[in-house]
Amino acid sequence: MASGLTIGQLAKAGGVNVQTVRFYERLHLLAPTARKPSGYRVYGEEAVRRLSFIKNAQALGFTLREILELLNLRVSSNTRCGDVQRRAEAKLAQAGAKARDLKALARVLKDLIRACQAGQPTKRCPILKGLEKKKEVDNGNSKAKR
Amino acid sequence: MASGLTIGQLAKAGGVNVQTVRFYERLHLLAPTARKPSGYRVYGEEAVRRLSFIKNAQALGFTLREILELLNLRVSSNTRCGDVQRRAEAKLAQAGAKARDLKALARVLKDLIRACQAGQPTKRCPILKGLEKKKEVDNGNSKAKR
DNA sequence: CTTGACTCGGTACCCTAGTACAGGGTGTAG
DNA sequence: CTACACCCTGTACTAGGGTACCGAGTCAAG
Repeated sequence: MASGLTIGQLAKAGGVNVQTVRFYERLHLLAPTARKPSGYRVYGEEAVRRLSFIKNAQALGFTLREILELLNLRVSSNTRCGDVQRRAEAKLAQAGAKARDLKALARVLKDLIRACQAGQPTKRCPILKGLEKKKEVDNGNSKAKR
Repeated sequence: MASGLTIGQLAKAGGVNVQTVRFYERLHLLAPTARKPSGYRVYGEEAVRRLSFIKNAQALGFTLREILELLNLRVSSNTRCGDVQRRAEAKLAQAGAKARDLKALARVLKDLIRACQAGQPTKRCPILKGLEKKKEVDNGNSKAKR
């Protein structure tokens, strides 16, 4: 029996709060399947999955705008899975680049800690060494100029 | 001959715009080495590296506040070693946590991509399906509420 | 000297992802 | 009938990270 969740139940199920659900609705990420005569929103089980999708995709580094695109890809039957795959691969590449940079930073921090123990003063900020190469990552990071 | 860059030259070199440089100055991330009598800011080469560092660290997910902390890490006569060491270790832990998150993220993305045979209609795209799953990623994700 | 590009400081505004609050209506248990 | 939890819309606010615009001063080429 098609459950029919209230916004509060949906929010709880999704681990977000009520205003967030309404906020997502404004962004067209999530809509109620119906309204009660009172105006109360009514959600089906699918909404829970959708909300879950949003949270998961967000955790993977997608912005809400990108998530909307992903969700819409699903609906439009003429797009192929490859499209989604490409997006996922782009995120994967970004993640890889970040991981490499983090490693470099970690190395520098370790050096710094070692230098510290040896009591060697480092006059200039040594942290700069780790990450100062310009660009290179070409972080196609979704902020590409609006 | 200590170059001496104007704010505009620095901004261009760093790929940001002039207001951003001033904005960073307000946050104590970046200061001119001097001022001309006219009040014009003058920057040295180090500023370029610093700016570059900021951009890179930002791409790694550090906030400007955290970046300021990173930049202030240095061993000098008046900062006691233990202090620096503690902060460096904290940042190192932070970097490690980020790296772990990224790895988990990359794993999920890889799995999804592997499962995805491009060419399927998006209705059955395993990536999209995968994102619907409840939790599971359990991203202990470094956004833990500040 | 004039013109155009650049700079100054200050204030105001934008986007993202939410969160809070106000003033009201609804639903249900006692 | 009265509480009380829940829901409604709408607006305002937050934090983080910038951008934009303003009137006014500066600098270099022609």
